[in-house]
Amino acid sequence: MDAKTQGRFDALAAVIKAMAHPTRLFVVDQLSRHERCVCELTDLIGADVSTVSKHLAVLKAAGIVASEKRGSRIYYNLKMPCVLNFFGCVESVIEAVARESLGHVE
Amino acid sequence: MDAKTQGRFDALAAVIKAMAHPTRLFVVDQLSRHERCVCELTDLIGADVSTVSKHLAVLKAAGIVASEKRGSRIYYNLKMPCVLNFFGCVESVIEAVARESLGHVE
DNA sequence: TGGCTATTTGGTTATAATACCAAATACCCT
DNA sequence: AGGGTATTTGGTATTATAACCAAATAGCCA
Repeated sequence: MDAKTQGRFDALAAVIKAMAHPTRLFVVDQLSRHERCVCELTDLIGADVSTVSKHLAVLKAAGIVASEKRGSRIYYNLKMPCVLNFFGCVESVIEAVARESLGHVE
Repeated sequence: MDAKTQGRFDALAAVIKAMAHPTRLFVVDQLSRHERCVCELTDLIGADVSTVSKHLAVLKAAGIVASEKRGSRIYYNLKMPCVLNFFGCVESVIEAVARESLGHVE
């Protein structure tokens, strides 16, 4: 694999890896509805605030979300709305796997 | 987060995590063109065969690819063609980040 | 059978990711 | 200023990933 190709897939993987965690996917899903501050997300997720903050930092570093400070709160919003289509794509795979493991009478 | 929601995002994350590696994304990209045997992929990637085999096992366990044995070779094919749309989505984010870090004159 | 080629599996080591707690920082309000 | 809330950062222990080599397994063919 040449260097250019390698670079392309490194960059792709970096973004996808940033999404590859249940909590971060939940955040993306929430933010697709409307922006949320850290405290709201923390309540919804039910983990330590510091944990949520670090997940948000990962998403932000990848360019998936952005943050805006208003008052004493920091609101996060989704910069990658196209990701939602992908959820359906992934869920179709999950369903296919589930079907396979059950009946499997192709 | 309730148990059902947690389960949904755990499943989503499992599939996405399986893709979150440059080599595995490269494999997905290759297989989107046509099936490939392990030896072909190994040549294209330029890593140890055992490394490639393990990456393929990860993709297969997630339901992203399937394999078929023909002769002494095992051919892998993509079970998730919809993933390709997602590459464009991710690349748009990468470009946006690149633009930000350069000019940034919004 | 014996020897190829193709692929997977086991073992090991190095690196990265994640969670929590504690502490630092920032901002608002009285 | 001082207290309270919101958020990030540092530290640490645990767990997960990933790469390579070596060895095991499977199938083909002469």
